[in-house]
Amino acid sequence: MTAARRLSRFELQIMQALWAGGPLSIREIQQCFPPDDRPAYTTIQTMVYRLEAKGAVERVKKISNAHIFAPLITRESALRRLVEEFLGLFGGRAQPLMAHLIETGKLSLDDIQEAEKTLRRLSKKKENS
Amino acid sequence: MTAARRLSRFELQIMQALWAGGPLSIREIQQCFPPDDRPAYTTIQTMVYRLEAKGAVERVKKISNAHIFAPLITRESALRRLVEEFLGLFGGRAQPLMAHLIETGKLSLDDIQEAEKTLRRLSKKKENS
DNA sequence: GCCAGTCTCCTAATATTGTAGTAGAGACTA
DNA sequence: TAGTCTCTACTACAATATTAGGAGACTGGC
Repeated sequence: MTAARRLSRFELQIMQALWAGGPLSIREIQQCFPPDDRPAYTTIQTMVYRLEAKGAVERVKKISNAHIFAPLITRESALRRLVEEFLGLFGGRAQPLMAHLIETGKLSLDDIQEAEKTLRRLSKKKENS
Repeated sequence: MTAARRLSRFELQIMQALWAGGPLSIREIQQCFPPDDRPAYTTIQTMVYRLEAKGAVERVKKISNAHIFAPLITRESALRRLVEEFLGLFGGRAQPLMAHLIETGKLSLDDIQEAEKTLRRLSKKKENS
């Protein structure tokens, strides 16, 4: 079960850093935050420890006296969880979300076409099963 | 500025009721929750008051001795805010989100095709401007 | 071996969110 | 108009999230 518990916004930001940058030390995670709004070292630390308690990250090694943390849950599973929740707030329907993504230019035509292809493939597979 | 502050999950659920059902009283909002997990009247009340303090709802009239509340921010602007935040956590890219929606069957082929049409129309408009 | 710097571990204040009780005002009904 | 019911306004408290300080261990250079 990769599920893990619900992660807070801030916790997700830290996971984000780990997903993007591979195993990192506390200091390195801190450096992922913009200089003008960077939490204190110990703030990050507390979060990472909490993530560790939740089973979302683990210590993989020690460089000098610094622990190096790596994500234990995948970006995908976190995304799944989030989307679930997110859609729940909007009646479970994804369509308005899509519409919004398009209107704000977050989705390109290529993205959509790619999606369509995937979808066709999936539905065909279902037919055959 | 329709922006308003960030809304919590529960606050959004209340907004959801208001967006869906038009101006409502506290009691009516409460009734929007499933009977088997319905917060106390005063719990809803507190939330609505907080939403009022945040400028997300306002009192539009009084029926008998009950206040009627209406949303001050649109569903769209709240959605925009949420999506922004949401995507921020995933590097601002919408594609992985799409992929997920498809895999979990949240998006139908119709949805996609509709989206594609919209997108084509939009991009054409842009060309001409 | 000592010093400066960095890191860990523990602790804790503060803010935000979720939850709800109570007192009393106002409204409806017999 | 007395009784009952509903709603408001205020208050309280627990849980969670955010933020960070301080003491002391460890490391690397001199």
